[in-house]
Amino acid sequence: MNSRSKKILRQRVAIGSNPERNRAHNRRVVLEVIRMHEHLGRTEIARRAQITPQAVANIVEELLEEGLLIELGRLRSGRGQPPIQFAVNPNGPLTAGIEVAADHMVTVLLDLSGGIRGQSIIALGPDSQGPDAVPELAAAEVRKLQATLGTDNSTLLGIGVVMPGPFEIEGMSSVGPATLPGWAGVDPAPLFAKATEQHVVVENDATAAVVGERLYGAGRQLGTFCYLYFGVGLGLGVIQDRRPVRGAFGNAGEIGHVGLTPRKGKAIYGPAGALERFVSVFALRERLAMAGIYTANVDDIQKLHDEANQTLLDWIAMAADYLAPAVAMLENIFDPETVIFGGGLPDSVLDAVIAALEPLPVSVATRPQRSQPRVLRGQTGQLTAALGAAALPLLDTISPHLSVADPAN
Amino acid sequence: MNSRSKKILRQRVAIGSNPERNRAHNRRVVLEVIRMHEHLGRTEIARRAQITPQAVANIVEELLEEGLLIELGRLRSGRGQPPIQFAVNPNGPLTAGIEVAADHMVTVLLDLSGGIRGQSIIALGPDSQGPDAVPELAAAEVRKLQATLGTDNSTLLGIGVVMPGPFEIEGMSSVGPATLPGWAGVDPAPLFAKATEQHVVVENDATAAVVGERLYGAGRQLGTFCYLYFGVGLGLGVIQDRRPVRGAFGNAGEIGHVGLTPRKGKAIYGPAGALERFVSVFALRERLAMAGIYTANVDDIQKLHDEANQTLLDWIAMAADYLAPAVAMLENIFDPETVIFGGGLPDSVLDAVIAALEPLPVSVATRPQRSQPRVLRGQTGQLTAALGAAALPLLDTISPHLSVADPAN
DNA sequence: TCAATAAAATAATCTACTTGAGTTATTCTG
DNA sequence: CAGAATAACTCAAGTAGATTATTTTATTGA
Repeated sequence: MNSRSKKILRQRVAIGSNPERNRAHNRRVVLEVIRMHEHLGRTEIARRAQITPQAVANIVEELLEEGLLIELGRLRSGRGQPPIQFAVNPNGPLTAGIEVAADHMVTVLLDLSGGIRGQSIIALGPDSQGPDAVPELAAAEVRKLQATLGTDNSTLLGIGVVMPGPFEIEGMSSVGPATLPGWAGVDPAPLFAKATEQHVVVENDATAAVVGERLYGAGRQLGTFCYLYFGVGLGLGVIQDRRPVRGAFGNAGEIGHVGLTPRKGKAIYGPAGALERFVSVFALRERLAMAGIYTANVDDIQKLHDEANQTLLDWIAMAADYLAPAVAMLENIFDPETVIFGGGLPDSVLDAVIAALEPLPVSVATRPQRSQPRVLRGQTGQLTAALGAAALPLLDTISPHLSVADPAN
Repeated sequence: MNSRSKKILRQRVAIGSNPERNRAHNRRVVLEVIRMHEHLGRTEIARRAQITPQAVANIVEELLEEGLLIELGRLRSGRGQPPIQFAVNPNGPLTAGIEVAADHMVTVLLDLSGGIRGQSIIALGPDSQGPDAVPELAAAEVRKLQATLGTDNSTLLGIGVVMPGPFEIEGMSSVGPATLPGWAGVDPAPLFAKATEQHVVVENDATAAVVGERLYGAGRQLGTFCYLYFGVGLGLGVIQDRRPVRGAFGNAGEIGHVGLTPRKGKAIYGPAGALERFVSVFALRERLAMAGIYTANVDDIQKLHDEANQTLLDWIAMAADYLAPAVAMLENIFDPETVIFGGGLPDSVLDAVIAALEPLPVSVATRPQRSQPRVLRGQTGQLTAALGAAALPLLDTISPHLSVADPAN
C-alpha cells in the first residue's frame, strides 16, 4: 500500500469537541437562528437554540463586538420587558465571490445580509486564463472593489471561487478542472489563497449557486432542496439538512450526464442522450446558431423571448420534456421540499420552462398538502455563480456543522 | 395527523451545545473511531478524535462501566509502554430489528459487533397484519428472543422497524403491495414504542439496509456510498458523510420509479418505464411466472441460477441493461466512493448482475486510481432488512451527528 | 543494566455553560 | 395613575467536562 492510496483511505471522520469548539458551534447556531428569523431577542434565541439565555447573552455580546450582529432596539410584544432585537450586521464583514470561466471572470463583494457591495466583470485572454495569471487577477479585482468601499482584507471573512467541475482527484486534494485551459492537474485553492492572503473555498457552479440560495434566497427557510443550475452545462446542487451534498470527492451533482427518458422525443443511450445535450445554455445556443442567431448572452435571450422567437419557444418546450422527468427523478431520489431552477437564463425564460413542465410526473412529491410548489425559480443572471461563490466562506462561519478531521494531516 | 406531517411545520434546525451534550458527542466520536479500527488504545483514540488523552481516558472509563467497551490487553508496538486496546463489547447491550412485510415479520437481536444473537420469522395472517396486532406481536417476539438469551429490556438499546415505503403518499404507481393493509394514515413508531416500551425508529427497507452496511459491512470504512436494495421493488439508500440521506419527509431513495434510458430495450416514458418494472424481485417473479415458474423465494432463485435457468439469465442481462445507466446516474449525482448492491437476491445472482454491468457508462466515478470497485455486493438474504433495522437505533447511539431540535415540541 | 520512549495516571486549571437571585422595562387592571 | 403582572435582562456563583502539567509505569534497545 503506497502513500497515495493511504491518503485516499484517510477518512474525514467527525472529531471530538471541547469548550472552545463548543462555543464556535453555539456561535454558528445563534447566527443561523437569527438569520432564519431576520431578527430575534436573546430569550427567543435561547429558546430556539436550546441553550440558556445567559449563554446567548455572552455569545451575542461577542458577536456584537466583532461586528457580526447589530442591535435593532426593542420589539413591542405585549406584557413584560420588550426584547432587544438582534440581526446580522449588513455593514459588518464581507465575503468575496469569484467566478472563473474560460473567457471571463466575475468578482463580487457581498455583505452578511446578502447585499452586493461591489462587482466587476473582466475578460480573460489566452495569456491570462491559466493558473499563473488568474489568481493574481482575482486578488487585484478584490483589492479594487475593497478600495472603492474604503475597506481592506481585515473585514473580509473569506473568498469563494467557482470553477466549472468536475474536478479530478489525486490523493485527497482535488486538482483543477480539466475543462478550463491550463488548469488540468492544478489544485486551485492554494494558488488563490496565496495571491489573496485569504481563506479560499473552491466549488463548482451548481454547488455554489445552491449555497447562495440556501443563505440568501428561498433556501433560508428550507432544510432540504435541489437546485438545477443552467450554466454552460446543466448542474445540480443539493442541500440536505441545511448542508450541501458534495459527494466523496466534491463532484456530486453532475446531472447533465444523466440519460433520462424524455416526455417526447426519442431516448438515446450513452453520451448523446445526456440531459445537457438538450437542456443547457450551450444546447440552446447550438439550436439558435442553427437558426442563424449567433449572439446569445442573457440579454440576447431575453430579447428573443420578448419577441416570441420560435426557435427559443421550441427549445423551451423540448427542455421541459427532458426536465419534467428530471424533476420527478430528483424528487424520488432526494425527497426535497422543493426544486429550484436558476442560473444563466433570463427570469422569463425560466418561468416559461417551469410553466411548460406540467404535467409533472407523479413522484413522492405528489402529496395533497404541499407548503411549497414543486418547482420554484431561484436567483438567475450573470452574477448567480459569483454570488454563490461569495456565500461559500460564509457557510463555514455561520452554518452549524460537524467538525471533521482535516484530511491534510 | 402523524408526526411526519408535523415535521413539515417545524424546521429541524441545529441546536446549541453545552458540556453535557459535548460529552455525549465525544462518546459517539470515541465509539466511532474504535469501531472503524476494530480496536485502539487511548492515546491513538485521542489523536484521531482530536481531543486530549485525558478526556479519552474519562470517556473510555465510562463506556467500560456501561459495558459498551471491553479491554483487550496491551498491543506490542515497539518502544514505550504498549497501549491497552479497547474494542466494542460483543457481549454488551443489544438492539432489535423488526421487518414488517405484508405476510410475515422478521425479528433479530443484534449485538454491538453486528453479531446475530437471535432471530425469528413469523407469518402474519389477515387478522394479524394491522396496527392493532403487529406491534404486540413484535414486542412478544423480542421478549421471546430475549428470554432465550437470558436478557431483558435493560440491555436493549432500542428497536428499529422496517416497513415498505414511501410513507403517506397518494396516487403513487408502484409494483407489488405498495402499502401494508391497515397502516394507511397511521404513525407506526409510537405504537411500537408503547408495545415494546423502547425507543423505536421506523425506516424503509433501503435506508435500513444501507445503515446496516454502514455500521457492519463494507460501509464501515466508507464515508459516502450508495446502496441499491433489491426488495419487492427497487430501493436506494445513501450514506453521505457517514449519515443517511433521508430527504425532507423521510422518503428519499425511491429510485424504483425513475425512468432511465436502458442500454438495450425501448425506453418508455411514465410509470411503465420505471426502473422497478424491470429490476426488482417482483419483476423477476413476474417473468418467472410467465415461464411457468411460480415459487420464487431466495432459495428457489438460487436453485434456478445453479441450473442456469434461461429465464433467470435473460432477466439478469436485462436488469444489467437498466442498472448500468442507473449506477452511472448515482455516481454522477452522489459522487460516492462505491455503489453497493444488496437485498433479497442470492449472492450468486447479484454477482452475475454486477458482472453483466460491464461496460459501465463513463461517469465522474471513472478515474484512474480507484481504491474501491465501482460496484460491490453487500449484505443479502432474508435477514438484510431486519439487520439494517437493528442498526438504526445504534446509529443514534454511536454515530456522531448534529443535534437538532426535536420536531415534537 | 539503564537510557529512551510512549502510554497511563494524578492533580490542578480553565472554559463556557447552567443555575438562581435580583433588576428593569413594559402592559394590564382597578 | 399607581401598582400588580409579566417577561427580558443582568450579576454572581456553581458545575461539567475539557485542557495542561507532572509523575508513574511498561516496554524496547544499546
